[in-house]
Amino acid sequence: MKNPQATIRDLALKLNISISTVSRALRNAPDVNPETKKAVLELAKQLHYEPNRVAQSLRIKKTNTIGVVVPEIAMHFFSSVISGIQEYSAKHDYSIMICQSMESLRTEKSNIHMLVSNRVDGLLISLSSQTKNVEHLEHLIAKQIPIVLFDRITSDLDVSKVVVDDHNGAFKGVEHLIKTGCKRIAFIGGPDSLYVSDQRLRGYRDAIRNYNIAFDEELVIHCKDLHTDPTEATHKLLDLPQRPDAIFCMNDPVAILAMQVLKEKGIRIPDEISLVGFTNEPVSQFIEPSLTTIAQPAYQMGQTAAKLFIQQLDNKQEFKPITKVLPTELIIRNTTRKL
Amino acid sequence: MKNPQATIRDLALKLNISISTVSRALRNAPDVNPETKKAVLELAKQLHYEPNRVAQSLRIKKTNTIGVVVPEIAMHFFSSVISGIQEYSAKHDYSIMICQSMESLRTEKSNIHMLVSNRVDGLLISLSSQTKNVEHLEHLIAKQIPIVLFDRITSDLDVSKVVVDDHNGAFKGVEHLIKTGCKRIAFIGGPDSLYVSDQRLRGYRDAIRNYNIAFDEELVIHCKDLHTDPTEATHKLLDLPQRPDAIFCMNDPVAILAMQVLKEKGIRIPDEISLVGFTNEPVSQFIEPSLTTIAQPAYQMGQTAAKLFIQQLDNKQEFKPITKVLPTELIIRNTTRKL
DNA sequence: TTGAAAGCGCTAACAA
DNA sequence: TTGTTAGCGCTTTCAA
Repeated sequence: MKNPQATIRDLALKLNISISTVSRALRNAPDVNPETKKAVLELAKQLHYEPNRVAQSLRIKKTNTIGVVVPEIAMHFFSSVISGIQEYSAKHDYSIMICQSMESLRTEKSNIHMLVSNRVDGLLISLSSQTKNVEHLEHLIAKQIPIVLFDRITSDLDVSKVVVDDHNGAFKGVEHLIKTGCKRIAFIGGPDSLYVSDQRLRGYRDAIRNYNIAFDEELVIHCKDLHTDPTEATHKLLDLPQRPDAIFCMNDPVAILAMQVLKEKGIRIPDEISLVGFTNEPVSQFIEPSLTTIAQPAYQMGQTAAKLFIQQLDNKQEFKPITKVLPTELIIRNTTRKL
Repeated sequence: MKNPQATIRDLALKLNISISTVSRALRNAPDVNPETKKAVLELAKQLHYEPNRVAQSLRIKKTNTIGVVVPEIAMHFFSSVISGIQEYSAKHDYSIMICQSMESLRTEKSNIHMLVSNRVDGLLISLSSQTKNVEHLEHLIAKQIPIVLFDRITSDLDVSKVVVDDHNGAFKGVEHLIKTGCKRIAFIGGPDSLYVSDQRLRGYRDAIRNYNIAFDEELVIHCKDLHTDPTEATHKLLDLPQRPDAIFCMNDPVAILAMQVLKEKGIRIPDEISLVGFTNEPVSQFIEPSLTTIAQPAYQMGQTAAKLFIQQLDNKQEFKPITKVLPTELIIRNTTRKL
């Protein structure tokens, strides 16, 4: 019965040479006899030798593994980001370890512990909506563990970040509502602490101010739980003495919940109330009426985050955190009126 | 300047005890003085000690990491499966490393190499549509590396598997078409080698045979590329001298492509042609008309695969491969006629 | 209850 | 060009 996994020692023994020579041959070192190298590589192939990265990692103190933490893997936006991270990383010989915080700070912390214990070379994180305080990340930075934040970022940390232009995206969305004749535009978002929600709200405010529409506190609703609360939020808006004639939603799932309420109530979209979402999830082009929304380049965000991260590793000395802002795009569909 | 990461040696030095005692204390071994243990745990916390799993793994020859290979992370079905795997694994102290084959055998192989080099404790795999030959997996089995296949499985490997009841799901879908009055039902699927496509085709055939409808070769189309080919396939079906009055599609994305063609041609759904999909992706409930489809418990499939895998690791000796078949559910919506 | 020591598989000085 | 050796951080046997 043969060994489950051959080691360089097995190769060395069979070839009657030293393990360091085998090591050199495998790593394509310059100072090794071509014939020796050939023999080693041949035997390695024959025995289905696979280098033990665990041992390598321990020795060179680098795992070539990136830890990734997202709120929810199954959200289309995040799975697209992950896809981008994975593809870029694989190309550069990095593996990725993935965790989901499920929007819980507690789980986020335990994810990070697990990843640090696994000695990932650093972390790519999109914060949970519960995360207001980032002490747990400051510890990492003190330990010199590289971090890149994406999408759900915080200004409290001096690290590289990748975001889309949330402010401008929201601005464009609200501007489109105004240009198509809406005058009383509501906003449904998440908690203040959620970076993307806050930025989009700012974009909303700046857009209405820019077009001389008074800001009305009543028209802005923050949801704690974005999976459920927007339904109630929509009802609340409809019960207002002065109904809004448009709702700008912080993302597509929120917009879809709002749309369901409007449909139930028999309110015509976009004539009575217009609707704009954010993200451009696949659903939004197929729903009836199809959703006007702001597209975010999710896949590209993943690629960019991985790229920034690997660059940081390659330039440990002269590294300066940078923030990449990716462009958004207004996708006009049928939940907004024609110009 | 302090060490980026404390080791048990650091703890031992500071406490003036041996590293083996520290190790024991940290692992909650029975034979260690409670006071010593307390001191160790306190100092560990104070120094933000994180055990080095790389070193542990090398020593105990177990990484507590599961390798996962899926065709495409960003497909909703797979990201849901991954979510299930991740959650179950994390609960049992396993990390997961994720790769995507992008439906390429070559990439699938290189993914597997990477994961094996990282000495994952085993693999959870959903095969690429290109994978007809599974030699690369037989090598792993020879090396005693545990494998669990899910969804895209093969009968050529004697390992544990998790699938949904594709045959029965397809049967139910086609049966529903027949019961709602369809008589000439087409099938659009993937390559024969793709397990799920093949099973669903069998379900289709058995259903029409069961209801005494003759099988017509013309009505069955296999697509190489499921992202693009179904459009052409639909056109082909429409150009048939005798048009079908229903199309059973091997999954929802295919059904959506078919629907687009039907809409362009102004064909009424479901009156002229009915449509049934498979998977129940989120899109299918929102598209107009909403898609009748077969729901697959993706998240549960992930949980089950992870569970089977961990059970296998825990029972190495007396392990026997088993296949779990999860139930499907017919979701009746508006692309099929009323009963 | 504790410590000394070997060794997991690999890399990288250093020596030959 | 090759070999010897130490050691990455940990677990575990054996002895004290």
